[in-house]
Formats: sequence, C-alpha cells, structure tokens
Amino acid sequence: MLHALLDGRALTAGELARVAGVAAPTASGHLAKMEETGLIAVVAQGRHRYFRLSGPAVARMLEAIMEVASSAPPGPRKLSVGPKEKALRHARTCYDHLAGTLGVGLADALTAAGHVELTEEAGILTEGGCAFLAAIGLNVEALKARRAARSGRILCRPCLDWSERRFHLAGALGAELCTHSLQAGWIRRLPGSRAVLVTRAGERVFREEFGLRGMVEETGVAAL
Amino acid sequence: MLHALLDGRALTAGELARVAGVAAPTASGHLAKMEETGLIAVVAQGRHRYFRLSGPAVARMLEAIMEVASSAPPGPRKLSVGPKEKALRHARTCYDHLAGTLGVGLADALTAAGHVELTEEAGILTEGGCAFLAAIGLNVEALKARRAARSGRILCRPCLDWSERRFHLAGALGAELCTHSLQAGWIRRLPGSRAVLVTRAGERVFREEFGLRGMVEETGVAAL
DNA sequence: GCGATGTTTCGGCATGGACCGAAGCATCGC
DNA sequence: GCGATGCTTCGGTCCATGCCGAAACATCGC
Repeated sequence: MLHALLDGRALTAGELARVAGVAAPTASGHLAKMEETGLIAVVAQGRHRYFRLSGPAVARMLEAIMEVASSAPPGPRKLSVGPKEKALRHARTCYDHLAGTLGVGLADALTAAGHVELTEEAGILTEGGCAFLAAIGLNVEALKARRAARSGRILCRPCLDWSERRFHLAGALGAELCTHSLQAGWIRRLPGSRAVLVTRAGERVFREEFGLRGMVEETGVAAL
Repeated sequence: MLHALLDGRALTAGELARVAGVAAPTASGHLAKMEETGLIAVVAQGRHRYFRLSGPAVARMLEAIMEVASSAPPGPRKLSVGPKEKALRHARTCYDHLAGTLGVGLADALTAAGHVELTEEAGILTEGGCAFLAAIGLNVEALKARRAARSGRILCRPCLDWSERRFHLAGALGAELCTHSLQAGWIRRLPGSRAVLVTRAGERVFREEFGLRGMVEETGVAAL
C-alpha cells in the first residue's frame, strides 16, 4: 500500500485494498495503524477516505528501503508483475519526481549539457541550467529559496532508480520538473498507476530541448 | 541489532545478542536471515563471527527509518534508555560520520565560516573549505574524485540527526572528517557503544579551529 | 425515505515467527 | 589431548499478527 502511495497521490481505502490484494477489513486495519503512527495522513471526502503519505520523510524512507530491497540477492521470490511492469519501467512518478527510463534520461541529458552536475551524494543546478529550465517554462524562482547561501547555486538530491539502477533527479528540482511536465501536458498520468505516458507534445520537447530519443511508448500513445 | 551496527563497526554475534536483549540462538537466527538477504555481511575470525552492515545503502535506509520513527507521534512506547543516552546525544558515530551535538555543531561551524553550504537536499564544500580542511590535516584529495564535473566543487550529503533534529555532514566528506578526527586523536570511541568522547586535543582543535565551545563532556574526560 | 456503495468494527481462525533450552560444532588457551 | 568459550542447529512452546466473513455505520443517488 505504501508503495502504491509513493507517487504522492492520495488513494481511497478500497483502491489500496485492491492493490494490496487483501479484503477491505484487512486494509482498513493496516491503514488505521499506519495513520495512528504517523506514516500516512487521511482526509475524508464524502463516503471515501483518501490516504496519502504523511510527508517526504516517509517517501525517502520507502525509497531507501526499495534501494536495499532491489539490490538484494535474487531470492526465490519474484515481485515482477508482468504487463504493467513495462510501462512502470519506462516512465513513472516517484513520490514527487520522475523516475524510470524517462527520469534517468532527463537526468543524463541535463548532465551532458552541463545544466546539472550530479554525484552519488548530491547535485547542483548550474546557472546555465537555471536559464535553460526557465526558458522551457519551469518556475525556477521557486527553487531559489533553497539555494546554497554564498555560491547561489541550487542544490538537488539524487535518487537511485530501482529499475535502472542509476541516479535521477529528486528534491525540489525534480519535483518542479515533474510538476511542470504534467502541467505543460508533456506527460500524463495513467489512471490508477504510478506510470506516466509521454504525450506527443512531450516527445517533441524531450527530443528537441533535451535531446532524448525514443521516449514515446508504442502502446496507447496514438490516442494522444 | 542493525541499530547497533549503524556506527559502521563489526560486532560479534554475542555482542549483538546482548544489545538486543535476546538469547544467543535467537540472535543467531536473525543474523543468519539478515546475512542471507544481504543486509549484513559476516567475516569469521577464530571462534568469533563479526557482523557488519553490508554497505552504505543499508545505513541510509536505517537512517531514513530512524528519521521517520523519531518524528512519529509520542506514542505509549518509550525507547529512551537512560544513562547511556546522554553520551549518545552528545557525540556519536552514525555509520561513517559524526552525529549528535558534536556532529551538528561541526556542520554549523563549517557553514557559518563559509566552508560548507548545506541545504536540506544537498551540500557543497567550497574552495575555502577545501583549504581549511586540508590545513587541519584532512585528506581532501581523496574527496576530489567525487567532485561535480565542471564546477569542481565537492558535494556532500546532509543527514538528519534524530536527537538534534538538525542536519549534519554525511557522505564522503562526513566520513573523512570522522576518520581523521579518530586518527588525529580528537575523538575516541567509547568501547561497546556508538558514543564517542572528545579528547583534550580534540577540544582544543574544535574550539580554536572550528570555534566550538563546550564540546568536552564532564564525565570521564579527565582520564584523557 | 431506500437501496447501493464505501468503510470500519467485531469475532474467530490459522499461520507464522520470536523465543528459549539443550545439544552439537568449531576454536581457543593450555 | 581437555575444558572453556563462542556460535549454530534442533525441537518445541507460545503469543502476535494477518486475514476474512458478517454485521454495523456512513454517505450517496434518487
């Protein structure tokens, strides 16, 4: 259930029961405990109750757990779920930023262009990167509150991708990139999933501005 | 047990059984499972078997879990352990770097002097900071392999301190600072604990070089 | 109002896992 | 060699937890 909430959206108790593959009473019990201990927050809306992660700290914890879990020796258990897996690996949200092939690709492209400098431990958005992102519409000003004191540089957090085993952009910068991509219609959420779809407009932007290729998935994109 | 291993040292099965408050067979069973799943690594030495965390990813996961756990609502359960608590809050190792009042104080001092710039998401060691740390003996060269590509700046990772609720220095920089402080005799490990003691020499360095005050604890320091 | 839908509470079952004592190995000191 | 120490395996007990079905409660659409 927590994994399902990792995309930052709020899901109803029933949806969470379904994704977890348990009956409603079971899910309800777990959700009550997780809310009581502060892992998740709930907001009632009509006859639905929407649950979401209580904050970024919980998301970071889950990411850290998944990092360890995904690098564990290939035990007898397989978590692969088949058909949905492909879309998830290609592009998905990771709490508040983008992951998967798309997320890693964007991070690589920004790095190659000198817009972002990323190490295992931290990252910097360069001045050129500021200008580039502002030019394509990101609200860079909102990020500046978090910049390092003297150098004036905007720092960002790397996040290890469990499917690609590579680092992508998280933190405020990653969140803004994801938010803007959604608002600008470059990507679109697949209903009931963490996966996102790259639209035609997005494909053009990611190709022309970022230099990314092959970001459009075959299935379903024609409808967009 | 994992918490006990979080200071980066390797402990024997018996020691881990003791800190966990369980019988040897119980500890042995848990340790076997944790080793099988890759959480910990073991090295046999004579009739002892030394267990340690298998890598930084596990430490990051535990830190992330502790961050969430420490900010949980003050439930009925209390984890406070009393006498040892004070020394732990004052200065301790956190996998491979320093935490507690000392760790946070060093991070604050370096920030105030403009040697380090730290945000919630990431940090930078400035050029002045490089020079400063090199002057007091740190192996800054070893860090340079991890610097950001173009700006030449060394990045570091912030780590939320569960006792101070503030950020301190982790990552390669934090590890080097901790290692050097131990080698130079500025701090000393308290046997069988994550807590460290600030020596007279360390107190002088932390006061004169970093501008920290009150880093010597009353108890026990006279013996040094 | 009334049935339909979403959610929680209650009761009870069953599995799993946490634990320990006793015994079996391995290694150390001598 | 032999006893002492450290660790693991084995066997068995016991409690906690996960789970579900039935029923209660709340809200919606009408």
